[in-house]
Amino acid sequence: MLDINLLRNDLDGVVARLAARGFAFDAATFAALEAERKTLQTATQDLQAKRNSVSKQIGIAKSKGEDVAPILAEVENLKGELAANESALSTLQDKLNGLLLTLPNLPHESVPAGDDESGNVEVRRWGTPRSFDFEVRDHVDVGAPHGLDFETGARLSGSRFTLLRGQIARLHRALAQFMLNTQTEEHGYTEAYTPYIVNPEVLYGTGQLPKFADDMFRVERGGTDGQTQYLISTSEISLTNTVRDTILKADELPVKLTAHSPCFRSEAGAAGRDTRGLIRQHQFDKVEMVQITAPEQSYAALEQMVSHAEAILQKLELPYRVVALCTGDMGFSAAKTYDLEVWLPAQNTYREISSCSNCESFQARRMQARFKNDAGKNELVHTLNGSGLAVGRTLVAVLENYQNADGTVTVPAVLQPYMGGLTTIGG
RNA sequence: GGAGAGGUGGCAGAGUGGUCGAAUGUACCUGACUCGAAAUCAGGCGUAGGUGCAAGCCUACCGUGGGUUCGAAUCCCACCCUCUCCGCCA
Repeated sequence: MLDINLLRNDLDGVVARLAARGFAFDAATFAALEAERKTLQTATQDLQAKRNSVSKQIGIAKSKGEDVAPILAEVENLKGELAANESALSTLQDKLNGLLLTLPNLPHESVPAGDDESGNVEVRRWGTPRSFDFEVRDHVDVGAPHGLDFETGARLSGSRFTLLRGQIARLHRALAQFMLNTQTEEHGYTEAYTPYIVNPEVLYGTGQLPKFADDMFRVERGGTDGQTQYLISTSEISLTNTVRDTILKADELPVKLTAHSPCFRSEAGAAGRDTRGLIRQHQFDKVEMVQITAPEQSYAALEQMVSHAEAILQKLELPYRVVALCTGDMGFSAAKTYDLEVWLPAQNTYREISSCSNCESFQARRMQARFKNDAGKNELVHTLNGSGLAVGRTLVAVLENYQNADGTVTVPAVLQPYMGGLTTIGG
């Protein structure tokens, strides 16, 4: 959520920066609502002040044993007017707040301008794509003989659900364990295990709600008619919200958390895209990194976090490139985002495998996550999140990049200890 | 699931429906005393919002949401959470 004071003081500037990311903000409507709010709030508070002082007089008069009937008659008139004002104000503030909740974050000044992914800027490349002396198969064909089973997944749960068994299932588990160990042991993240089902307000905190309800899976508890809850679409949600409604001490920052979790996405708007294979699933695993930092530290932390994600690909010896997303291609909550794209030989291209974002105070304001700064003031923290990495897509990259002519798959050296020493799948 | 207890400021802990945003203690900050510290004394010390150039003034907040009332931390209803015991379970 944007700082409403920024909207009040520099509405044109906000409109321009939102336009840079392709968001058309109806500034006139906002300005009108805000003007209305101002007069209504002032009037309401005046009435409240009047009621409070009269009520106080009643108390004093009663304690002196005086007749309070005349004062009661006076306050009686206030009652209806005040109630009408209060409810109108509350409606208006809900409206204003609802509007504010739909505004995306402002892009950082260092973000390249652009309308869509064609405006993204490659920052660096690592590794050289392997040259194959046989016809490259995609991960679906490579994985099928070893336990990558799309038919059974679909039979149980529909399309975009997959069953893994045997050595593929183990490789999948090995990848997650390897990533989690690297992030905790080498990069200083604290391991976390989080709820996968969360309350709606948590999703408001990180920005999935109210705008992206269609991307989520909703769940209802059997035997109750309680509130709807949601399956997390990333553990960024549960990890970042660990600091909601809290005031951290300055020396507690940065908070660095990581978790391995499943991610559930309805992929409502993705009909027909990436239908083959593991690339786009309703359920996939991810090792997520989250940092909660002081504002001055967040951009340095973003660079570090990208390097933490890169370390996984480097250890796996998978070629990749780092891309700075342009203003038009960034997610709702992000002020700046780097994507990591891994080389997929069957597609002959780089595909997204990690996304690292600095959300600045955007999520913190929604969550009311603050810290006591050096001046002793409560200040909003900055929040960052990044994949380190998406496990399913990493599995795709390993299967494709490490495939052999005879249909076997070489196990990357760093994963062999996690595979009981196995060096070749299907060997 | 059953029975009971409870949720008030950083923490502890008061609070007959009426100058209660909230006693008191403790922690913390500032000053005095001291060579310095401790102890002691004095003062300060919540969050959010509105308004104003500012000093300030005003509003809201005692788990959450409703309700009663001129007035609610206090009364009523619903919900959430915590603790104890029992049951059931992984």
